[in-house]
Amino acid sequence: MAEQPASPPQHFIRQIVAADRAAGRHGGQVVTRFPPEPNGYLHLGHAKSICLNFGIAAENGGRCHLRFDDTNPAREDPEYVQSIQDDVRWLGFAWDTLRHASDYFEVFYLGAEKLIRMGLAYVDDLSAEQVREYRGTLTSPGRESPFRNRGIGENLDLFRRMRAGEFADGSRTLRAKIDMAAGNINLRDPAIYRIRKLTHQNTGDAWPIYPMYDYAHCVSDAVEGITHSLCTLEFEDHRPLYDWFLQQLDLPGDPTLTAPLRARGLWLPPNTPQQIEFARGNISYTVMSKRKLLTLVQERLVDGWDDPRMPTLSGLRRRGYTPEAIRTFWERIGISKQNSVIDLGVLEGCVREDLDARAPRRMAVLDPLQLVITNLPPDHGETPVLANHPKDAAFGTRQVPFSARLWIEREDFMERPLPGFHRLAPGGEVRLRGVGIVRCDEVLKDGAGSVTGLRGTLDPDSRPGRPGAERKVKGTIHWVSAAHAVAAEVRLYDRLFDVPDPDDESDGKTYRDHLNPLSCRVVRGFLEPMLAAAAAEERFQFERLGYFVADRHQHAPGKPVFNRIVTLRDTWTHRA
RNA sequence: UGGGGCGUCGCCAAGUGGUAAGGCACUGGAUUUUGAUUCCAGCAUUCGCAGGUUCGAAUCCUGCCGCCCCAGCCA
Repeated sequence: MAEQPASPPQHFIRQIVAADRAAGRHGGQVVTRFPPEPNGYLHLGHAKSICLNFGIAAENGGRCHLRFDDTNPAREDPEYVQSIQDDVRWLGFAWDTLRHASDYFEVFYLGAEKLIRMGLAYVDDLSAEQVREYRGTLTSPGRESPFRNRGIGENLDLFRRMRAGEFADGSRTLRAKIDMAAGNINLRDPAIYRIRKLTHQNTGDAWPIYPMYDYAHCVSDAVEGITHSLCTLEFEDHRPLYDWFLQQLDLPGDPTLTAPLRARGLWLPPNTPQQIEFARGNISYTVMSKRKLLTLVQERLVDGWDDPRMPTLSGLRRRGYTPEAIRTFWERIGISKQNSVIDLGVLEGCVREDLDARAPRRMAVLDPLQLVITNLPPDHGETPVLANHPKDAAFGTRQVPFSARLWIEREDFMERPLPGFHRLAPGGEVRLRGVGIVRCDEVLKDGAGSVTGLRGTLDPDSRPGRPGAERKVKGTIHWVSAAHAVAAEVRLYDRLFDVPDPDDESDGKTYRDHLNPLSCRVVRGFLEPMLAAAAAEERFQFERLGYFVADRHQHAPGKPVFNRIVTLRDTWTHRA
């Protein structure tokens, strides 16, 4: 049978790139970039862009650069540039070239002087408030600045003095001279440079002026030879500006502009890239804005950027998500220009799918109820052999100590079973995984009537190897031998917010009002002994409970700490 | 009263004039010593609405409606 090769869906960006290659545009090359500003940790939304940019490059035999967009030293921090590199690598991508926009400060400066000489940029003395007034509104045109028609010589002199640090912060800007009446507000003489006497993480105090995004970004793309500059929808309005700067500057045709890069060994063949916008991917029950994530961290609403409930990549990593699951997730979602909110369940489905195939099975009891098997001697001991994976023999087997006194999950017993309940009930039978069929004979209670333990008998004929082992019972439950159990801290994580759209403030409430109080429940559980030796970040399926990971930071052999990654799919509790 | 986008199943998303892909979710049923997994089947006479063009329209035209983004010396 001719299986269709699983070719990735042809979303519109892949189509554009394929068409460009077919037409020989950009010399048939594909060069992309992931350009984060180092002002926060990477999150799932960034992962979409990372997968897209690195993916498109890889699929087309091209390259993808990592570029830090560090043009605003007021907000940026080296802590973030380190974490971003760690996260991109962890996600599974390797950049071709690592750059900073600050590597191009000389180029930006030369380009700005060129615009001035072309009569396309001017130094404006208007204050920020005045600029705002002159800009007009969405529906009414702006007015030209009184400084708009200064001579080229005066502009050049003033700009050089800005660069020399002669003027106070905010006292002047360099602006592009485009059209104060443009319907697109980005074209109403946008700022190119502002004065900010701040120490920059890379360039120190060398520059008292810093370029604006619209100018720096397109030039950075051009000097790196980027062919397809992929960004999110809100930059659609900026594309005319992107194109305008590049057309005026003509970086491929003007070697003087990139001369500083030759001198520093950073030169690459310049190109005139094409900006293409796609929609961000929002996910239900979470927030993705850097501002809100920062607030959660700063106000200690979560336990740092890598809190396992955070949608940051470091948070997901600590939660136990695999890079593969995250990549599968975004591939499954696709790329379009439609604003959307993706069901959190899709993400969860991706980790389950990945972990089902790769996580060894173990047993752990998180809400213990004691079961004593009365037809076994109190000192009975044996070590049944259990498969580490039900479908993959390559995972091998392990020995799990078993005795007459067990912990089982409290939830696996119902004194008055609901119709359809398949587990243990007074007088009922259930299979103990790998051991045999046990019948509940007696329910022990305390003075208040709460169940404190169970007593039962194990059907000797149902033990492994006996003919009766094949006997069918409705349910199979997991267990841990009380005498051998290892106590552990287990964190049961759930969604951070209890409403699908925490960003929605139409009811007067904000995301802070919707924090889920049950997003992290810490319990003491009992593990089968092997688990005590787990390595940090090792993942397991605790049978019938879900997937768990040994905490990256706090787990230690002898002091096990596990995080619940995600529960198993459950078709029973929903209908019960 | 401006400019730029977007409206296809509960959630994503293909489709670009020839008679609605796929995934997730969901619902049946089979297998199962995880109520998991796996398997098999079902799941849009209809593409925001209304007209029009055409033998034929989700795709073209016209007009409405709805949602998102833009008035930082942020990115």
